[in-house]
Amino acid sequence: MPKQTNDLCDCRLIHRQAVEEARASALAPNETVSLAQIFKALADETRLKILWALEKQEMCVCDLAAMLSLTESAVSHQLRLLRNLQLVSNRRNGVVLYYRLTDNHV
Amino acid sequence: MPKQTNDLCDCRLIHRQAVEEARASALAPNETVSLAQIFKALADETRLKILWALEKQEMCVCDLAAMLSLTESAVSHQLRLLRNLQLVSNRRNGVVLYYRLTDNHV
DNA sequence: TGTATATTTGAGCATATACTCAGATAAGAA
DNA sequence: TTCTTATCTGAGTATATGCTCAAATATACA
Repeated sequence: MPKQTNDLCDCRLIHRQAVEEARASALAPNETVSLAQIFKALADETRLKILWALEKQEMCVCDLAAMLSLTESAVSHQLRLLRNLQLVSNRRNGVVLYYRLTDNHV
Repeated sequence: MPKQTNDLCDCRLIHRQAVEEARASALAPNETVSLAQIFKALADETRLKILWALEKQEMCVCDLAAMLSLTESAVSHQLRLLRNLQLVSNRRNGVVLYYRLTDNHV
């Protein structure tokens, strides 16, 4: 296999056309970022358990904490992350906040 | 709302039944782990780009490195992770290893 | 054999992340 | 208002992770 270099990069390159094709059909940068962001949200056991539970019924923070055997602070931090990604929403009833899935899911 | 404690945990509990229902329908621990593991594999931009490219055609390590403007070492580390999860497989042709998706995907 | 090339591997490092802790808000009741 | 409860927030910390670098393998070929 001959060693090649070209304008694509300064490293080794064996199949130039394959690289060009792959680059041409690659995801747009912002698409890659937002896809990875969604998967990151699902890539944690605590958040998976929260989402799984909320798919069945809405729950408040302290119930989620009880269910998961975690502090309410820990749960609140994770809920904020999920809220920022608009994966969950909440409604307030007095001092209690009830969380639920926003909608469209896997 | 009355403060309650019970055998479920030592923390606050508002809706005991909701917690029990959520626990009853929770994912099994090993299911949670393996689900999170899959999402972790997809939760990185480099790995997403690799998988996206391999969905179109098989590619060797140095071509992937060229496509991503990364070192071959960095790509190899990521490919090992994907290989361990059996998301990708490879075939050897001389010194060159061609990687491809194993199969069944999103 | 010995040399060259493609890839892998382990160690080290810098950043990201999931939790704890202490204190701050927000809403209702006294 | 003051007190209580449910939740949030920021700082700190320990672990996880993605990359680089240097060296080790693996295969082909002279």
